[in-house]
Parts: sequence; structure tokens; C-alpha cells
Amino acid sequence: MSPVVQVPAQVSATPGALLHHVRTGRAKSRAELVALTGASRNTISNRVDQLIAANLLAEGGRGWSTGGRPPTLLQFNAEAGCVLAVDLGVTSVDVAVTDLSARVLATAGHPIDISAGPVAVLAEAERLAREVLTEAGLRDEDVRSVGVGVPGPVEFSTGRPSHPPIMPGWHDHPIPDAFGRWAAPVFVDNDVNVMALGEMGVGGSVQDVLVVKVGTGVGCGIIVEGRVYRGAQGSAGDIGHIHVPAADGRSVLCRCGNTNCLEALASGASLLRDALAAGLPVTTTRDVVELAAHGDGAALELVRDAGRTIGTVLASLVNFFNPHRIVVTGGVARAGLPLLSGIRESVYARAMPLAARTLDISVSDAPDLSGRVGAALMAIEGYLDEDSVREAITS
Amino acid sequence: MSPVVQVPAQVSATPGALLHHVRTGRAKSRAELVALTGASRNTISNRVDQLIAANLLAEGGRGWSTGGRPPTLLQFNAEAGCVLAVDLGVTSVDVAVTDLSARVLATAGHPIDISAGPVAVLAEAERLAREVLTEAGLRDEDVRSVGVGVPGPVEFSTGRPSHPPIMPGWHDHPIPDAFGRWAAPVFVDNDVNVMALGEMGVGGSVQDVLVVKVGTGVGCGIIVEGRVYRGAQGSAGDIGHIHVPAADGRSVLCRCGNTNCLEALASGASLLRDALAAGLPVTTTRDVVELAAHGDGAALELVRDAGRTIGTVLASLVNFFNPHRIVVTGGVARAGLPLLSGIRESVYARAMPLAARTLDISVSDAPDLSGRVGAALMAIEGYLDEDSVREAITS
DNA sequence: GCACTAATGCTCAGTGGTGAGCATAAGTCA
DNA sequence: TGACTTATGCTCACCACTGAGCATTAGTGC
Repeated sequence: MSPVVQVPAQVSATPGALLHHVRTGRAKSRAELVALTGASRNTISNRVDQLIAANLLAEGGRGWSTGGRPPTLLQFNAEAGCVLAVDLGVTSVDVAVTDLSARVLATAGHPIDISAGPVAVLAEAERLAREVLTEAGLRDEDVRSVGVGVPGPVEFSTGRPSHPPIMPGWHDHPIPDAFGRWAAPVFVDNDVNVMALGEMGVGGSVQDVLVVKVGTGVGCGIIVEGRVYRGAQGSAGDIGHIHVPAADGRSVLCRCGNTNCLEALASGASLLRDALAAGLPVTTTRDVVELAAHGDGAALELVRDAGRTIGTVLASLVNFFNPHRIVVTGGVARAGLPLLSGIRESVYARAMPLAARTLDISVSDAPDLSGRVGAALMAIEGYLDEDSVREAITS
Repeated sequence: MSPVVQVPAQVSATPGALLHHVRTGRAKSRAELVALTGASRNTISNRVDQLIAANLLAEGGRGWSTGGRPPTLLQFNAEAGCVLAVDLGVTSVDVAVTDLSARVLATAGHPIDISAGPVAVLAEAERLAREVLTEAGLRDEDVRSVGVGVPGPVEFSTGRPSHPPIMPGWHDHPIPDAFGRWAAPVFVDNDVNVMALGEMGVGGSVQDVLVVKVGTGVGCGIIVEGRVYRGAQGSAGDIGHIHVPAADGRSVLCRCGNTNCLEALASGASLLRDALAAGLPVTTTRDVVELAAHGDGAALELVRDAGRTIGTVLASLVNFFNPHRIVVTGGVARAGLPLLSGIRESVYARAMPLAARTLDISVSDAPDLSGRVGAALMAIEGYLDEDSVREAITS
């Protein structure tokens, strides 16, 4: 007898699922939805009608004929509302309004110090949110949900930070309350998880992906089969304090108290420290990255070296996790190729060929934006879940 | 507005799901199934009747009253058939027959050399399978499915090894065909994945677990939310060739051609090599493990040292993956505490406290058996899937 | 023994998805 | 233009699950 039969992967046909299939482009017409879900034409037709009545879907002309009547194309009505996306960083807060397909309609940012505490910082975030809404010509009632990324561990279900090491005073603070002005659900998560969503994009395929954020520190978002993986305590992806043997045998003290943590040797903070030590004319990490991007030899070598160090850790993780793809983002990722080539050098040298051969390592297209886009996607997914959609079509 | 509302985690109520809930002990009566699944009493009652008629469930007396009529207890009929479990090792093949709750009814093994090729080895496995069936007093028709664990990468859907490094001649060989005598589906997977299932047990909770096999080589089975994680090419968990800096700065050549791979420094093979170099009276890895288990100082220190080395790698993986639990199994795991304490020493010293604090690191209760039990569980899960159950109750 | 409660069985109307069948719309192909 | 094909709409018998209601069984507590 033959072994396992390939399961036809029966796809759900609930209203929310149908909407999702159209949004992600997996189906563009009623007929494709029938083929994809296996549900009857009747069911699909009725539900699509409901979704159109609820203004979530719209008919958009005719498609290409394949020998008979061409299908009526369906498209997601991304203008049926908007979401607020908040990217809380260590030194700045960035806010955007996007439509329901995460297209940025307006954005604004402001330098802050995260250690100023939640009240001051969140007040600034709320101010910026009102500002971008006005700029985009939207009203408070248009806001469907709010997504917030923060640089530390968060209890996702309550939206409260959980003993964040670099956010003094934020522990257990109810972040959602700051956005009470909008009668909308607020979703809060760690910034690397949020960025991981941003890098997956709207039609994020069902894949295993690592999103490495190289900013002031180093973190990693983990996507298992298209969904964020959080681990036992929600601290999965915390690779910044993995122990790394320094190439030259030196011992570097990390802010966590140990020596030779990954982010003590290769991060925005370490780049700045080493650049200053080398006498380069810089005052911020951004300066170092800019220098490297403009081809300054010393800065370039520093960035490439950081890449090599990160790559040694990623090589181990590639063997262990065997991802389809690794995306590098965060402030230092703006340096682009020098960082990437350093990472690739180490990974391809040290990871097993089977896992490394088809592995795609790339840098984010817009490292600055991925936090906001990810927060928007988180908010959109949260808004368009099964329950909300059901509610929308029955009311 | 409040953030995410806790989802009531609606549990499936299909026949296969009901069976699963009873098997795993999540529900013990019709009433509990109603409460667990949210389905109507009617539906549950009908389906349970069908499952009883199909001989998959049985009523087993009355439960404890909570003030009214006590529930009629349901139990899984584990004697409704048996499965064959085959554990293919590098130097031996072990076969067991188990009932449908993975209880071993009979088992047998035989030394082989995996490099003798698939035809000879699988013939021996088939012979042993017939032997254990006879010993357990079972007939060929009682066999519901077959599970096979092999020491190398496998394309799960076809049951064929995929360029296995230590199984010359096995590439693409259709292992299921060797068990054609039994009109039953054959499931084949990598031995660490199989062992991971074995360590999870029948009622495996929905958790994130790493199962580290320390045998001739070192491998790792990954359980994400209760299910085996395989990665992009199915090579996830291949931690044997992660690069490790040797504590004493020496450089050890691995069979893969690189230096200082984890399994070059800490594995059954390296233990034997180092024990021989130290002049210990041993000829196999098993001898070294026995010596350590009996308290020989030199062997003990070798094992503990291997544990420390493995622990350095696991410390990184704990930060990255944040598992609930790590289970150590395989031949070397029979050494028990010395290996475990070495691993714990490194992990607790180097992993982040948040992830390490509640982490449970333990050694398998029966390292020798976990391959067979895991193969049996894989076979049972494969047999009792939704489709098979549906077929069983309608025929 | 009696009131109460919980688990289960059975019936029946209501609801929603299925599949077949028929009709229609809007293309392609010869 | 006419035959064919595909996408979609609509109707209707059928079936499975639901939820309410009623009955029965087998415990607990007084």
C-alpha cells in the first residue's frame, strides 16, 4: 500500500476566510473561491454578496476569459476604513495611518526618549496619530483598529509590557488605554514580531522566515508557517545575548552584564562605539551607517565585520531552523550590501549546504518603514478576523 | 476599548477530533465532549454511538457524580488493532508491535550495518516484524499501520530518504514497499522527529519542545505547538554540525569535512574516540556510557564535558526558541545525570534568565525505547486521522 | 424516602450548506 | 453566425447540525 496521501489542504470557506483569500490574491473571482475552498457555488455566491453588501468586497470589472464567460473580478475594498500604526523606538516614535491594505496614507515621527516613561511617550504618540489622521483627511470614526510595536517583551493578550529591560517604568503599563479616543481595538506586540509581519507583507506566504532586526540592539522575529512564533514565555527570537567568541579573542562587556553577547559585538551601539574608538567623525549610529553607505573604507569594514559576526550566529540558526528566507531590517540594515555580504559570508561558510543552498538572505526594502507597516498589518489582521467580519456582514 | 479578547479556542467536533479528545484524556464522557467542543448534545451522542459501533470507543463504567447522575465514562479501545514500529539505527534495527495507545506488546532487535543497503536491512526489519507479531499472538490483518524512523532526512510524503549522508545507497529508496505484506499505510520520518513524538507521549500537550538525540551523532527534533516542525527542506533540527569553539582551543576534524562541529566534539563517536585516547578499557560507545553510569571518574568527566559542550549550543537555542522543555535521548542519554548536569551547567550559565528560569531539562525515561514508541505514535496518529476514522464509522 | 441535580436518550421544528438542474450572460473558436 | 465554453443566478429536494422540550436514569443531600 502506498504511504501518506497528499492531503488536499481543504481551505476554509467562512466569510472571514473568503475575504482573506481575496485580500491575499489567492482567489480573484467567485469561481476561484469555489475551486479553492471546495464549498458549493451557492454558499460562495451568498457569502460574497454579503461581503459586498458590507462594503468589504467590491466587484471590479471582468477578468480574462479562458474560453467562456469571463469571471467577475472581486477586490478587497481597502478604503473601507483605516488603521493607525505606531512604531515605538528607543529614541523615536513614528506613527502612520494606512488603508486596510497597509498602504501608508500619512506618517509622522518625533524624537523621544523611551525611558521618559509611558505617560509622556504615549501622549506624544497619540498627538502624532491625531496629526496624521488630519493630514490624511480622515475622521476618528474611520479608524478600525490600532497596532503598536514596542522595543521589548509584551503580553500580547493584554497589551502590557512585561519587565522590558530597556523601557524603565513601562512594566505592566496598559498601552491600549492611551488610544481610547478611538473606539477601536488596540494590538500591541514586540517590535521584531511586528517587523516580521511587515516583511511578510499582506499576502505573506506560508513559509518559515527569520526577520533579523539590527538596530541599537539585535533581535529576531520568527515566522513559522506564516505565523508569528513566540515561544514559552514569549521571549523567542531574543538572539541579542547569544554568546559569541570574538574573532580576535577580546572580551567585550555587554550591558546585560555578561561578556561577548552578540549585540555587544555587532549592533548599532557597538558600531558607534567602535567607530568612535577608530576616530571616525560620527556622533550617532546613523552617522556610521551613512558613512558606510557612502563608501567610507573604515566604516564599511566595521559594518561588514558586524555582518560577519551576526552571520556566525545565523549560520547555527539556519542549521537548526532551516528557514526559507532571512530578512535583515532595522537601522543598521540601511547600510545595505556591506552588512548583507558580511552575513552571507559567514552563513554560507558555516551552515550546512542542504539548508543554505536555497536560502534567500536579503535586506528589507525599507528598514525605516517596516515597523509601521508591520504594526498596520497586525492591526488589519486583528480587525479583519473571523468574528469582526461576521459581525460586519450581519449588521 | 480593551485590546484582544481571549479566544475561547473553539475545539473541533468531527469524529476524529472526538476520538482524539478521548484518547488524550481531554474529555472522558459525552457531557465533557459537549462542554469541550460546544457542539450540541445530539451531535455528540450520535457520533459517540458511531465510534462505539466502529469499535474505536467503548463505555467503561460510571464516573464520579457531581451531585447528579454520574457520567458514563468513555475510553479509547486501544485493542482495536495494532501497529508496527521500526527503529532503523546505524548499527541496529529494532522492531516492536504496540496496541493503539503505543503500549509495547512485543519487541525484537538485530545488529545490522545501515550501509549494507536498503534491501538487506529492510528484509531483516520485515523478518523481525513478522517475528514480533507472532510473539504477540497477532495476525497480519490486525496491523493498522506501520511507522519507521530512519537516521537521515526523509521526504515524508513519499517515505523515501533524501540524500542521507550516513546511509549510502538509500537515497530515494521506497521504504514503504518493504512492508507491502501488510495492507496498511507506512509512515517514514527522520529518527529525531520520531523520537520527539515519542517523548511527547500520547497526550502530548500543545507545547514547544526540543528533543535532543545524542547517539553516534547529535540531532534535534523540534516540536512547535505540539506538532513536528520540519523547516524549508525538512532539515530543521540538524544541529550536529553547528560550529563550536573548543574550550581548549584545539581543532577537531568532523566527518563532514569541517572542523569543530558539535558532533565532532560531543557525541557517541567523539566519546569513544576520547575514551580510547585516554586509555580506558572500552570498544564501543556503549562501554563508555556504562563506565560513566557505574561511576568511573575518567568516563564520567568525559560525559559531563560532552554535556557542557552540547549545553553551549543549547543555550543559544534556548534564547532563540524559548522552549517549554528540552528532553535528551539517544544512546549517550543512558548515562543520565552526568550528561544532564553538564548540559544544565552550560545552559543555565549562558541562556537568558527569562527563558531559562522555567525551562525544564530532562533525560528520557527510556532512551532505548523512544525510537520505537515514537514510530508507533506516528503510525497511530497516521491511522487515526480524520479520513480513516470517517471511513471506519461509515463502513 | 423525597427533593434535587446531572447525564443521557429521544423527538421535532428550524436553519444553513450541498448538489443537481435549469437558465442566462458573455466570452472563444471555427 | 452558430457551436461551444465558462461564470454566474436561482430553485428545490436533501441532509446534518442545532436548540428546545420532554422523559428517563442514577446519583447526592437531608
